[in-house]
This record gives sequence, structure tokens and C-alpha cells, in this order.
Amino acid sequence: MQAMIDAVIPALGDAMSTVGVKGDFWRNMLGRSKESSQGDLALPCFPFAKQLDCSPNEAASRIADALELDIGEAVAVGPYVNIRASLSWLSNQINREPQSKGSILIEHTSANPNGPFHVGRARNAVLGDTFVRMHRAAGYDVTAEYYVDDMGKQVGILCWALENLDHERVHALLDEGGISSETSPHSEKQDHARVLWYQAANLLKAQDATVDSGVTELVQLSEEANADVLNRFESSYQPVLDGMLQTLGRMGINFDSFTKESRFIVDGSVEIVMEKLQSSELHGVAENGAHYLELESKGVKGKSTQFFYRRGDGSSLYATRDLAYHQYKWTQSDRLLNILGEDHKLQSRQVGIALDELGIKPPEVVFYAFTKLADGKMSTRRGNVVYMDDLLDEAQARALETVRESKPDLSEEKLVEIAEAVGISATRFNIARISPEKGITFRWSDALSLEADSAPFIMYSYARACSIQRKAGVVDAAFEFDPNLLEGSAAALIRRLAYMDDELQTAIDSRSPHNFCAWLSALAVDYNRFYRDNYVIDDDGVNAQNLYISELAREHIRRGCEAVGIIPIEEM
RNA sequence: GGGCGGUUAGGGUAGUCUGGAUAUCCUGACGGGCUUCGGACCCGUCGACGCGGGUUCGAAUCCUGCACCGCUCACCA
Repeated sequence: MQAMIDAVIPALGDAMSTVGVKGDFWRNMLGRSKESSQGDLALPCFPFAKQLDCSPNEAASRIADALELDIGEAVAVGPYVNIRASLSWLSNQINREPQSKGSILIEHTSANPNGPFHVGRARNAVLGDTFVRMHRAAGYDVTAEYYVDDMGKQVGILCWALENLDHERVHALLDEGGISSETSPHSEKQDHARVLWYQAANLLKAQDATVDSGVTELVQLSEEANADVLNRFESSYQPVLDGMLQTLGRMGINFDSFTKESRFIVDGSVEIVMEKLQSSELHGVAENGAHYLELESKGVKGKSTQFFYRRGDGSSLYATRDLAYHQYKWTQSDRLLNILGEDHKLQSRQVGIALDELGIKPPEVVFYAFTKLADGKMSTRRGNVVYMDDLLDEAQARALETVRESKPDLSEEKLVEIAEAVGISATRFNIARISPEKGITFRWSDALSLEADSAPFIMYSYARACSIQRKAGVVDAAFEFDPNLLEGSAAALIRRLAYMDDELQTAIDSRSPHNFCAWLSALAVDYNRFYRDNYVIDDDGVNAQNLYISELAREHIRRGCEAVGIIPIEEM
């Protein structure tokens, strides 16, 4: 749409001066039409009426008459000028070579490696990976980054538990605390096995003070970069992290780089950051020697406006290491994007201000609201969770039922493969299609829905197009596409395809992957309508033009699926 | 108490930044079509902007008050 606005503005400028409108305030009044039947762009003419001393309707028709467009036509309808792009102009917008758009490092997920992935954490991963994919599809050079929290309390508790509790003790504690210690179908995965130790230690903490003191000691040593403790931490969490990454990999979510938090203690950069902050005008020191920045003058409000970055004992805090981490990330990429839960909003703002004090550019951030269960918040510690591994298994099982019904002659192996693709895609799409700032209440029925505004609908359209291609063969090289002859659903489909790059870029810029998901669904609907009205293969054989259009749509659906993490399969 | 987000048909959801013509899409209910290129399809009807003021020719959109929900205000991560 932006390309079209850019193409229309000069001609519209001429028309405005012809009819006598002064200024250029009309430039950002040009908006997208609400109804496609009214064209692509619309210009409301109420404000011109006064200037031209005529009615809005009259202003609209004068402007429409004066407007000479080479990309389409303009018609006055009531007080609006509606502009419709020609099909030939639109089809020239299709399949443009993507230009290189520079590098971006997207940090997402970065969950504490203390237990299996649950559906709350999944929103970060799905959203983050969707951003990664959309940026790649649009021509950015993307690094997908996972920040490994390899020190601090969570990992400390896990390590302490593994070193101090045996199997019997763990199960006794869990039984007593009302947390299920049943063997899950995934108990061979270390994230599922070890989370029980983590949960048990959290329960024991309430009744036995030696847990806290033990953990605190470990954490302190880790913050002093004690190599022995960091190694013990790593052997505690790495198998858990591997299990989590296995789950993510199953969902098609992979990372290019992992950075450990401890790195910034070990290499001394945190210490340097803390020293630099002392020269900030915001710097202050508490009674016991702790250092902070006073952020009140920066507009931070609340009970406390102090941002502590050094404890009384001289050690750093998580947020301090985050500063060093961002400094490091800027050496890796032109742009930085973080995907964070809304609980990190204040923290992120504080870090942004502190970075600014250090002369380091703050990252861009996307926040998302929480996913909660119908009966409350999710918590790994308390065992009130739905694990992703279980959700994915269930999604696959449900999809398998459907696939088996519609494709009884396929091999069991093939059926499972299709069901897995459908289950994964549906699960991801059900998260990605919701606006990030909106809260989600997890319900099995919604999460597993295979109908409606769903991934399988899009996948089915793709499979259908693939099937047609298999029967019709490739487009004849001699065929020349003439979009001007198209009408109805075929024209609507071309129109939809023409906006793909625009929709993708807009979704990236406005950080609304859900809008691109909606575009993709709409494309699938348009393809189904085209399919209904136009035969690629009929009694006379293959219709070259319809095959050409079908293939164009197929390619775009495939690209769209890859950009949102739907697995495009050729048969389902 | 302060800050930040949310509230749109029975359920879910887009649009709010940048005010504009009939508020998007799915589901649901009701009715219809095609069903020899793959029916996990297509078409029609019904049904919603939390409440109250204000600004404007015009408000879901901007301002303001209120209500409800979520997050947050650590020398935790």
C-alpha cells in the first residue's frame, strides 16, 4: 500500500493545485479503503470543502476529475475520491527482488533453564521466531539469539537440589507439597526429569533454612566468576536447556547464537560498566554502599525510582549484566530487537535509561501480555503448568484423527508426519495471530482448534495448489501473462498477492505479526474463491493463464507460511 | 496509592498511533450453492465498539472522569 501511496502522491499533488487546494496536509489523509469494492485508496474530501467553498461531494468530484493517474483510476463517490490501482500496475509489484535491509539481532525466549517449556513461555518463543522469520522473508540479515541465564538464583536452586537431594527425598517432598511427581511421557528428557528437583528444593526452602544459605553461597561464588561453581551450574542446567531446545526445535524454532550471562562477569565488562555509571549525574550511593541511578528526573514514577546496579557488597545485579550484554550485542548487529513479557516493562525502561547514560543505544523491544490458565497463573515452581511437549503431543494426536479420516490410504508413517506438521503449525498460528499486547487465556479447545481462522486452512489451500500443479505440470515458458483481462475472484487474488511485500514490511515495522497472519488467511480464502471460479484443468486440457495464477498463489502461500512458522506440506 | 497495558456480536478477534462513507475475520444460529483440477470449500442472513462527559461537520479512534481485568513499583532473576 505504501508503494501505491508513493506512486499516487505526485499526481495527486498536481490535481490539488489544479483545483486550488493549498498546502500538503492532504498527504497523510490518503488511506486504505475499507472495502475492496471501493478501490485500494480513499481520500476523504470534507476538509477541502471549506477551502474550495463548495460541498465535500463537489470537492471530491473536482479532485477526481483533475487527477491523472498512470497506475489506475480515480472515481468520486460521495465525499470521497476512491482510487483503484490497475491490475497491470499491481502485477508489476509481484515478485520484486527483495533488497537487502541490513542486519538485526533478535533476542527471544531466553528462558531460565530450570524446567520444561510451558505454554506461557511459548508465547515469547513463537512471537520471537515469527519476527525472525518475517525479517528473513523481507530481506534482513537476522541473528536469532538466546541469552542463557547461567548464574543466579534459579540455576543456583537447581544445582543445589541436584547435589543435595536424592530421588526418594524429591518425591517425598513433592507428594507432601501437592505437586505431581508422576512419570510423564517425557521423563526421559532431562528438562522434565530435573524440574522435579527444582520444584522439591523450592518446597524445602520454606521449612529448611539451609537451602537458602546453600543456594546463596553458590550464587555468590558464581557472581565472583568462580570457575568451579560455574562448571557445576553448567552441568546442572545444560541438560535441561538441551531438553528445552529440543522442544523448540520440534516447533521449528532454532537459534544462531547463545550468550551466557556469566561471560560478562568473567571478561570484566560488568565491572567497567559499573565504574562508568559512577560518573553519571543520576548516580547515588545508599547507606550500605550500594550504587544506584536516581531515575525520577527521567520520568520514572512509583514507590521507588532508584535503579540499583551494584549491591552493598560490591557485586553486580542481573540488570547490570544486562547492560554489558547490550553493549556486546551492538558489536554483532546494526539493530537490536528484544522480545519480552510485559512484566519486564519497567526493568527494560530502566536498562534503557542506564544504557543512555553509558552512551549506548537502547534496543527496540516488543512486549507481550501473559498467557494464563483458566484457573490462574502458570508457574513452573508450583507445578501449575501445561507443558509444551504435552500440548504438541495432543495437537498431533488430534490432527492424526482428522488426517486418518480424510486420507485412509496413506501409510501410518506419512499420516504421523502430516499430523505433526498440522499440530505444530496450528499451535504456533494460534499464538502468532493474536496481537501481542492482548492477554491470552489458554484453553485446550482453542489451542488445538483445526478449523476456523487456522493454520490447517492455509495449509490445505497450499496442498490443493500443489496437487493441481502435479497434475497440470509447469507453466509454459512461452506463456505471457496479461492481467488486464482478469476479473472477479482472479483479479481479487492478484490484488491480494500484489500487497504481500507491503503487508510483510508493515507487520515488521508496526510489530504486529498478527496482521501478517491475517493477510495470509485472507490469501488462502482468495485462492479458494479463485479455485471455485477458475479451472486450471478442464475438458480442453490445461488453461495456461489459470495455471500461471495458481502457481503464483502457491509460491506466495509457501513464502507466507515460512514467514509465520506454518509448515507448508504438499499433501495432507 | 502511582505507572503501564487491556475492555469491540453468545465466544474469539482486527481496526485505535494518523478521526471520515456500510466496524474486519473466525466461530455460533439460520438458509443456500457447488461438490468430476483435493469439501479441512464457497455464498447469504442475524448479532458488538465497558460506562459518563467533552472536542469536531464527523469519534471504536482524540481529551476527561469512572468501572472492571492484567502487569508492575526488590541491594530477585
